[in-house]
Order: sequence, then C-alpha cells, then structure tokens
Amino acid sequence: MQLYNTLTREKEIFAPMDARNVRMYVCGPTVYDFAHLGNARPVVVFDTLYRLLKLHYPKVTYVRNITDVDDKIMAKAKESGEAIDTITTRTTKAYHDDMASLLALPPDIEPRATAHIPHMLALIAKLIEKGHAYAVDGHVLFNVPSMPNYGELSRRSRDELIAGARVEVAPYKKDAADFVLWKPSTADQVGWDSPYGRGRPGWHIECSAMAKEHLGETFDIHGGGLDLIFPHHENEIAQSRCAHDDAPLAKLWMHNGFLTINNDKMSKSLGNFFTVRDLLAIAPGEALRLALLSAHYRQPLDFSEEALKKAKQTLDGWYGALRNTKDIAFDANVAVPENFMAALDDDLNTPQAFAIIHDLVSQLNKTPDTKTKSALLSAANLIGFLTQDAESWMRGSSSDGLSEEQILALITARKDAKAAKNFAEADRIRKELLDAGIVLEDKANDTLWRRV
RNA sequence: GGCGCGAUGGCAGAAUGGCUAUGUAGGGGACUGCAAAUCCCCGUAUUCCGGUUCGAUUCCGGAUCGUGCCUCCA
Repeated sequence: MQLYNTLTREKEIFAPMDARNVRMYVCGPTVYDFAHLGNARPVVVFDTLYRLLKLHYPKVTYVRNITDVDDKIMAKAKESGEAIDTITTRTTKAYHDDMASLLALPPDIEPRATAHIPHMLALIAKLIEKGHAYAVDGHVLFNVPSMPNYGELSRRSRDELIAGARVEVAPYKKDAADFVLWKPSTADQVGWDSPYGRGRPGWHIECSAMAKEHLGETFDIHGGGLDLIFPHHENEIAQSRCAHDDAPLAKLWMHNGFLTINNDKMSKSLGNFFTVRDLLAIAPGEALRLALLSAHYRQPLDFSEEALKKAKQTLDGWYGALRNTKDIAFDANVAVPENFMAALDDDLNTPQAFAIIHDLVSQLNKTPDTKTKSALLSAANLIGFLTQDAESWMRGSSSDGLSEEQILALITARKDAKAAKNFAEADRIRKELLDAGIVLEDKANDTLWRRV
C-alpha cells in the first residue's frame, strides 16, 4: 500500500519495520471537554488506516494517548470547582462513547500522561545529560540550536521561527526557539516532585515518553492533525531523536486536513464548532463517519448539517438495497473486491472506495445474488459501514414522533382502505405518516416503512 | 513578513498527458391506483494568462482568488 509521508511530501510504498507487528501512534485528545468534530476526523481517518493495516498484517499495535494533565484542564477545574480527576475521568468516558458511536475501534493501548510522569522525567534527564536541555528557575527547556537538523518535518529553519514569532520570548530562554519540557507548579497547581522542583510536564514531552514506552525508539507511523506538524510533532521529533542517539521517531508521518465550517477552520478558539455529541443527537454515528470520510483525508473538509443529512440519505440507499435483498444469503468467504482494496491502498482514497460501494449497491439492486451482496458487505464492513441490521437502520429511533405501534396501526388502516378501493383515505394516511417523517414503500405482499 | 496548501459540472467530490469517476440536485421514461423504492436515458466542469507537447484539466512558469501554519489547537 502507498501512503503520503509528510516528512518527504511524497506518497511512499509502505514497508513496516517489522511485518509481524506494525506500530502506529496517533495523538489523542486533551480531556477537558466534549470532543468536537475536528477531534473526530483524525480518529475516523486513522481508524480506517488501522482496519486496513489489520487486514494486511497479522498484528498492529495502535497507540493513542489521553492527555490528562494540561493547563486547559487546570483552567477548567478552577472555573468549575471540580477536581481534575473528575473532569478527566468524565471526559475520557464521553470521548470513548462518542468515538465508539463513530464506529471507531478502540486503540490497542491508550496511555495516559499522568501515568507516565517518571518516563517523562527520565527522558528529560537524558536530554540534560546529553546537552540538549537545561534547567533554569524550575523550568527545563529544550535547546533548539543543539539539534542541527531541527525543523525537518515542518521545513522551517530556526531563523524563520524567530522572525515570525508572535509571542514574547521568556527571559529565561537561552534561545528564542527553545521550548518547555517541564514547568514549575505553584502550591495550588497540580504537580509532581522532580529534580528541578515540583512541576508538571510541557506539552510535547508526554508523546515522546509514551511512544518510547509502548512502541520503542522508532516505529512505523505517527499520525495526527495538520496543525500538529508544528510545533508539536517537530518538538516530539527533537526530544526523541536527541534522547535516542538520533534514531528517527517515526518512519512515516501522516496528517489529516482540517475540518472547516463555511470555509473557516473549525476550532474552539473561533467558537464555530460542533461537538460530536450534539451531532449524534441529530444523525446516526455511521452517517457522521461517512460525512467525515467523504473527502480524501488530506483535503480540507467543509462540514455542514446539510452534508450530514446527505450522508444519512446515502446510507438509507445502501441499507435499502440490503433490506430489499434480505432473503439473499451472505457468504463470508467472498473477498473484498480488488478495486476497492486498490482505492484504499492508494493513500486511503475513501471517496473512490465509496464510488465502488455505490456501484456494488447498484449491482445488487439489479442482480440480487449472494456474490454481489457479500462483496458489498465485506467491502463496507471493512471500513466500518453497513454493520447494522438493515431493518433497524430504516426504522431508526425517535424519542418524539410516532411509536412503532402507532405506525403499524396506520399502515394496517391504510391497507384496509386500499382493499376497499378507498384511495383517498389511503393517501390521507400516507400523508399523515409522511408529515410525521415516515415514508412508506409498498411491496408485493407488505408495506415497508422508514424514518427520514 | 516567512513557510505551505488549494481552485473540477447547481452542490459535494475522485482521477487522469489522449478514453471522463461517483453521489446529489435537475430533465425525460419504465414500474405503481397514486406514491416510495428501483431501473433506463439526458444536460452542465476542469479559475485566468503564457510555456513544454502531436495532444494539457493533468507537467512547468506567472496572475487572481481562497485558505492553513509561524509555540492554545485534530
């Protein structure tokens, strides 16, 4: 398979370091609030990659961290008066639930930052020992000029960084580009004892420490959002390589594009974000997943509720084909179609993969047979689609609106009216159901219904 | 100011040095008591200006517009 490597800015043939165990690290959430859709995109994208890798290789170790110590969490705790643990535990649970709703498989290992403080301190000590970091006033800073090839991922020189710097340079820094590995905590702030005084980790060190602990010094794939390239991933590389005798951190770096709303970047600071939770209230997770994968992962994706509705309609069509062929058997031995695999193996071309699913759906409608149905299901299931029972998908769920009993009673009443050739009454009932969001499909022997 | 990305039909969105995706919307037809679903048929596209080439939407240069990053961020 081919994957685009941010490091080389080219598609490369993927060759794992150890084909018996492919290792992948993806930057996970800082748990202080509900996940927004921008957080969900990388989860769904790398879940798709994870599923593909699992198909190609006997074992994949997928690590996605939970950042449970951070100034944003501290600020939230101060604001709400809750304990940090309470916030991180609750938010982590919500994150797990939301991502499961998006049909994302859980990672193999989900390390928490607070459980790796000793690993971070060990890494920091090594960096100081090797002359790449220095302690000053309770801070420990990584000295960027100590690494000659700093900036390879983002392709920035140190001079450019300083020239463009928007922030004031802290007086204790030896160099303007130096970044924090460890910072002091006041008595009322969360902190851990260390040789540099009581404090807490900087933003980047946790990923270096946890990746080393769970995947080793060098692993296959490191993923995350585009905005992590600089500074986060650049600094992870600096820390890890300088601590590990210049061993590369990851062979392949993958970054998903942004989610936009009306072509503006969706972000917390702009306030133009949707939480996954809010969207799950108006559409099934599978529809959200489809919407998130409907553009290639490296392209920007402009999200709207309209796009989400379209995704739901598309799935109605796919599930409709399954419901119409419910008597056709599924054969698990039928392979995923080659062109479908080829699309995904070409740097996760999900739009192309969906085009092939559309084609299979259309074939199934025309020639309903086990071979076609099985090809469709094996393809769709591979990347987390069409895993539900078609009938239950069509019936959906609705807390308000008509109950299934009411719907079935109306359908029976309409059937009686039709038998009596009272078409005006039959149409009136159908209109009543339509107004309640129920669409009927008359078949030869019975009437099917679905929620729109 | 520095670094980068993008521009494809009404909309969404792939691909490609010659054949033109897919979906959706729209038009016509089949089926249906009428619908729905499904099937068949049909329009509409590669931002602009140069260059390379037998041939460019694709490669190269420039312009315009949009957008991201430059120590909060997926």
